[in-house]
Amino acid sequence: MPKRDNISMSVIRRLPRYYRFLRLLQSKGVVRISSTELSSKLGLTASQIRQDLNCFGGFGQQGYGYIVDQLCAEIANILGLSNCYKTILVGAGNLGQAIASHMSFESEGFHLIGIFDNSPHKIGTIINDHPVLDIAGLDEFCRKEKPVMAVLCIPRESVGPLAEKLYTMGIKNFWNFSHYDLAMKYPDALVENVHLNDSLMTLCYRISNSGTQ
Amino acid sequence: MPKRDNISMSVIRRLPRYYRFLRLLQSKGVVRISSTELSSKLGLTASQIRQDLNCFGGFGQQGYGYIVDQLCAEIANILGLSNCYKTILVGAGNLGQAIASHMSFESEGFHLIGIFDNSPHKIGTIINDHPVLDIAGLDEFCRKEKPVMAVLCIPRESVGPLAEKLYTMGIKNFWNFSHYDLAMKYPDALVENVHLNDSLMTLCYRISNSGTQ
DNA sequence: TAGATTGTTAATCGATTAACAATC
DNA sequence: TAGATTGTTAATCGATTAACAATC
Repeated sequence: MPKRDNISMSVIRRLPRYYRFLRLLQSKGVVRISSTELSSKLGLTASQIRQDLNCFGGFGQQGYGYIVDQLCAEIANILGLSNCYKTILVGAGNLGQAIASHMSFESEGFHLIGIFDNSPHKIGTIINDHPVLDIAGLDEFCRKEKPVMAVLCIPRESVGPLAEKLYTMGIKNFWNFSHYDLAMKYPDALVENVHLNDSLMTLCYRISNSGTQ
Repeated sequence: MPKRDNISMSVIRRLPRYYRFLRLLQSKGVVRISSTELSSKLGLTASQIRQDLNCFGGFGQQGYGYIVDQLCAEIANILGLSNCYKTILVGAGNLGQAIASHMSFESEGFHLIGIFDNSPHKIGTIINDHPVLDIAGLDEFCRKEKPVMAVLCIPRESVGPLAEKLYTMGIKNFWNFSHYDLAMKYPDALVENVHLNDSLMTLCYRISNSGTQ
């Protein structure tokens, strides 16, 4: 892997979109594509796409463009999608179930190895072949299985002590659906937040301030 | 409402975070806060916070800071959280159920008035007091209720024709959980995407390129 | 070869940070 | 009044776009 020094988050966040679109082209049997075509389909500039890709290396051919299969593979590689990071999910509520199913199907980069909850109603139920385990057994499970990532689908109030436990068990990577501010608490942890409510509020702002009401 | 010309998305996306934190302070009975305190708690610069807030007006008092209650109310107002935009949700799968529950509880800015699905298994079931309705009755429902926003929790393949229908029924605002590119298809629509898979891939990249693991 | 399109450098634009005068 | 902190202007930094030489 070449270059890849300190790529900006702006670039990184565009990569999955490129990847998705290229997969779509692939499935349609498209063989090559130019940055100009890509840009018009994605609503970006050709310059930006070339700039982005060249953060990681020159994947195109001058005068020809990019080979879809190859570029797709390169981006998958850049994103690290062939990894199988051992992952646990905590919180088997509606959202947890949705995420667990999602990760069971499309396990690109991650492998879900355990789902935990503290509710007797949930423990023992099956979500996509995974039995929901008792959170009481978390320590032992972690010592044995050494997961590297945790998905947090529990309410804000419950995150504090749980995160502390996970962190001391060596889990430093989090996909966080709660509003608990993990990144501030653990500066060396890697936190990807999904704040659904923030997203909704942003939409609310935009609707409120758009001509159409 | 003052100024508010063309506020950048960077600013808008920080507002919900401010709002959340201020609500937290409020619940703790904190009366005033300075931009410096705020900035250290949120991991931003004081300058940025003042700059952001002053896009909408001067809410602080020189030499004193910001009154928590007041600033909170101002941001709620800016975000338009007192609205009750009539909203429908399509797709009562795991994710749809999670979102529906979420929107039923925290209905800031939106009011969920109908949940739709096409599966006989789902139709008639109850999600947080809302019966899941047959998608076949969507047209009539829309004519009668005039929803202004639609949450799309259906797979990519199903979005095309559905979005077309919603759009022609006058719905121009979408909270889109699918990978269908609505914004490109309907340039005048207001689309807020939540791409969970993109978020996960981004995390995968970051883990793969971090010192740990 | 001529045409097309990349990779890359330079120019522009926008967002963040710093500084400080205004003022509570 | 003196101290603190805002609102706002100016400086810096980073990201996007434009341009074009390299080259397939």
